Formats: sequence, structure tokens, C-alpha cells
Amino acid sequence: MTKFKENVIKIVSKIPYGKVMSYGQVALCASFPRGARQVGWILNKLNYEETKNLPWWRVVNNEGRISIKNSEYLPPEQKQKLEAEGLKIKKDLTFDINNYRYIPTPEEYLELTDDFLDEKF
DNA sequence: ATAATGACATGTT
DNA sequence: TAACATGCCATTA
Repeated sequence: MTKFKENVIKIVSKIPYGKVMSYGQVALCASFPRGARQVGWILNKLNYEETKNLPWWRVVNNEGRISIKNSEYLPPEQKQKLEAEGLKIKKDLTFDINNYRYIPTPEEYLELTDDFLDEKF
């Protein structure tokens, strides 16, 4: 279990009901500024126990598109879970992420680094 | 050690 | 709008 994975799990588990974050955002908040792809990789490899208590469906790409691939889970499943939380998703699996994007407060960011602060603020 | 792969992001054609 | 290119970096082959 790497620090990065722990942080990703912490961040994702904090996304409120009905809100979403992009992979890049999650990476930033986990103090891995350019780890977007690794976030996706981690979510893809989560075991059952981990997915059970983690709202992985609230993580989408930065354009508001469901971009799941080669996973146990399929795009329609994620779409259904998001719609169940009130999001309106088009049939091409896109939606207006700016209506639902979750912006964490600085207190919720983990292990802030100088590099991170330079980039974000 | 080197190369390919990916639930990504951003900019340019 | 869509396709392409480049950067990214852990994991896998």
C-alpha cells in the first residue's frame, strides 16, 4: 500500500454525495500533482473490499466524461450511480462537470507541499 | 535495463 | 467537433 494510494482513497472517500472530482483533481489533492493516470490505475486495481466503501463513481475525467476502461465496472454502471445522485448525464456519457465539480477546501488537501502550493495558489 | 500500457490532461490542428 | 500530439508516471512485460 503506497502513500499515494492511501491518499487517493482518502480523497475519493471525501467527495460528497452528488458531487464529482476529476482524476487530476484527486491527484492534486493527494499531493501527486501530475498523477492523474495513476489515480485511474489505482481505481482500476481496487479489490472488492476497497470498492465497497469507496465512491469511485464520483471520479470522472476533467471534461466531464465517464472514461472507464478495461475494468470490472462498465460506463453504464457508473452513469446509473451518478444519476441516482441527481446528476443529469447525456447518452454519450458526458455531462456538465462544472455544475457538479467538488472543490475541496485547503484543509481537506493532504500533505501540502511547496510545489503543490506554487501550482495551485 | 528498456519498452509498452493506461478509469488522464492540455494544447494544437 | 474531432483527431492528433505531447507530457505524465506507476506498473507490467
